[in-house]
Amino acid sequence: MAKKASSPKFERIAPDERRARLIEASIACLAKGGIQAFTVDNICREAGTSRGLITHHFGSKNALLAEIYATIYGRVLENLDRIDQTPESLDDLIEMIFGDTFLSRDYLNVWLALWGEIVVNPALQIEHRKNYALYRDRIARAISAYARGKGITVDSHDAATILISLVDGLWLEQCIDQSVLSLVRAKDLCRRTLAAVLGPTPR
Amino acid sequence: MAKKASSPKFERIAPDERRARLIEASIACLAKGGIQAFTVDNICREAGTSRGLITHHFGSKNALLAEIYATIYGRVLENLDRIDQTPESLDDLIEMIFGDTFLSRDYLNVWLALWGEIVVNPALQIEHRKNYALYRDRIARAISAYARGKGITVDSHDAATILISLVDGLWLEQCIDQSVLSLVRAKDLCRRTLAAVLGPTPR
DNA sequence: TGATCTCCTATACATATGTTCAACAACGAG
DNA sequence: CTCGTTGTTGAACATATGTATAGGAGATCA
Repeated sequence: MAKKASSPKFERIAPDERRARLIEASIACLAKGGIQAFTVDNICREAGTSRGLITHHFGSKNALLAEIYATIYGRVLENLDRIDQTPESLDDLIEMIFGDTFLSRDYLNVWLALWGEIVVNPALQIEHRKNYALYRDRIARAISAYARGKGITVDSHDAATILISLVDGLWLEQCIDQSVLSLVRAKDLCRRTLAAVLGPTPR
Repeated sequence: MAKKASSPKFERIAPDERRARLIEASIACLAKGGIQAFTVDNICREAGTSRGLITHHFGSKNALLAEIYATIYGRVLENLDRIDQTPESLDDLIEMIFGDTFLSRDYLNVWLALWGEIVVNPALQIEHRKNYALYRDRIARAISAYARGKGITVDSHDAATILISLVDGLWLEQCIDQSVLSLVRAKDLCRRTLAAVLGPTPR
């Protein structure tokens, strides 16, 4: 007797894997249409599941959002760790920040949505505080390493805060309207500003 | 015979005035809850009107959003014009930008919502391009005036782009989490960066 | 005073939304 | 093969949402 010929009606996978897929689908939705596109229908259609799964795996849509933030920032930090610890040039340093996957134009809406939620959602606020501190320390260490190599003395903590803010601002404006500020020019302005802040290389 | 004793059931005002009130109410809603709170119900409750008026006066909710952007940016430029044209110190220059009403923490959600819409909405894109150009020119002129007074030569166009981006980034991070970056420190970092970019005062 | 113009309200309507829940079915244990 | 666990579905539900529209009412002018 032949086995059942019909294919399974759905895929049954491990909870962690399903959660990961839903998070991925959510990020795709946020990227496409911001927080307005972050709806149960959209996410589940994108993930190829039925609508009940978000509640089942995350409890609520809001809980899912908190996990998304943790996932994205986690990935940003992970990317940073993969890169050479001591940048040889300012361009290396800038590329280290600008080069991140999540600083692509595609993710503008994701960041805007998440930033908006941090202020409102205490869980996200805590997550942000933790991750931002890690991120800044990471950048500060890179600046320190670069400066040490060049014989420059600098408050790497301050410099990191400046650099991160500058990158955020330049990135934002370049995303919003490329005709007003291109990515190439944004990086160039960033490099020149950073050079000025770090001061001249001695001798 | 006494005139009708009952108070009017509604206030009938000039269309322009009503439109202005609806725009004001919309900004309040956006400020409170971002684009998610930008709903017909919310706006009309805030404005104290019934729900039909948005369609009546603006045609659609999206058309209203475009007018909001024009209104806000118009007010930013207007504020800028009220200020002394030639800043005497870097602090003056920075206060000129940071001091704007709409760079208050209350408006974070408004800007995030609008930025997210610019990418999607062509009408907003055009509006943004026009207003950003005006804004940058205005800042560039202020930098020029300051530099001329100090005998510094600088590409005011580049400097303005840098300054605006830096302010945006610092403001954003200070809004999102004040415990990570206070407004006072943000201004200080901005001043020091700007000083470095403009270079030393000659003689 | 009364005619008229629109401004305004309130309801209706179709669709969208987040969550709940009962039933189904895939998969592993025995 | 049989059974139990539990991941999964799909429909139900109450509420929210944007827009259309019919009718009411304030203001203005004669």
